[in-house]
Amino acid sequence: MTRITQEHIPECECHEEHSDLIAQGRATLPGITQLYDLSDFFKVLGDSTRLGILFAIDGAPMCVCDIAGVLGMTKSAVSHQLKILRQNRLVKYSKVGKNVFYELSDDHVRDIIEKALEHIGE
Amino acid sequence: MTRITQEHIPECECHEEHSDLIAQGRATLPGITQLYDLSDFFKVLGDSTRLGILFAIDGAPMCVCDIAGVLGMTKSAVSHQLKILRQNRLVKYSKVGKNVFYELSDDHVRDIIEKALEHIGE
DNA sequence: ACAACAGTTGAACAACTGTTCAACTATAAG
DNA sequence: CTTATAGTTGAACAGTTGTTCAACTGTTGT
Repeated sequence: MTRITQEHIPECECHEEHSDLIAQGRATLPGITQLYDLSDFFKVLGDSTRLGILFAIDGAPMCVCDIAGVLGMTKSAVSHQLKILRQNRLVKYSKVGKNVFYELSDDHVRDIIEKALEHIGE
Repeated sequence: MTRITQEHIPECECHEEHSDLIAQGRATLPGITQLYDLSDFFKVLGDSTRLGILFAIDGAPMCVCDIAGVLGMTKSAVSHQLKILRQNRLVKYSKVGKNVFYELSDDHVRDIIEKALEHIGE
C-alpha cells in the first residue's frame, strides 16, 4: 500500500531551482483521501473477472449461477467478486426465490469503461 | 425496464434452462484479450502513487526528482512507477541535460479520471 | 580525470489479492 | 421432515505488487 506523506522530502538539488514547479504540482494534487478513493475505484475495475461480470450483466440482470456459467468459474469465486462490486456500489441485486439477480447500478461505470476501451483501442 | 418475477424466471437448474441468458451474456462479453487489456489499463490507474504522478505532471512537465518531491517519495520508487506508466503509454518523456521531464501523453486519460472523480463524488 | 547529481534497474521482502475448498444459510419441493 | 439447489462466507494458499536498498549509467561542472 502506497503512502503519501508530504512532510518528508528527499534531498535533491533541483528542488531549489524548481520550487515553483513543485508548488504548482502540489496545487493540482487532489487531497490524499480523494486520491485513495480514486485509486480504490480503479482497483475494483482492474480485475478481468470483475470486468467480465460487469459485461455479463450489462443489458440483462443475471443470477450468480448464470454469471458463473458465462465466465466459466465457480459460484464461490463469482460471489466473492460480486461482494467487492456490491461494496463499491457498482452492482445492485434483488432476490427472487432461491436466486439473486445482479445488475449494473450505474450508467457512469458504463461510460468510464467505454472511454477506456476507446483509449486502449489505439 | 424488465421486471423480475418468479413466473418469468425458471428455477436455476441454472445452466439447463438459462442457456439462452448465458448465450446472450457470452455475446456481450468482449474477447478475452480485450478483457485483459482493459483490466490491465485499470490496474495501472489503481494505485495512488501512479495517480499522484499523473496529477502532479498534469499541466506542466516535471522531472523525476521534483515528482518525488511533490509526492514525498524516493526517486527510486517514483522511477519504478514511471516505468509502468511509460510501458502503458500514459506518460511520455524528454531528456534535458541530467533531467528527464515527464508529461501526460494523452487527453483520454484526463477524461477517464475526471469521469471517475464524478462517480465517486456521489 | 574526477566528483556530484539525476535517473534507472534488479533483487529482496512484506503486504495484498484472487481462487479454491469446505462449511454454512436459506428457499423450494417431495 | 428431508433433500436438493442457490448463494454466501472464512480460512488457506499461491501468485502478484509496491517499496526499499544498493549498484549502476550517463551527464555536468571543476
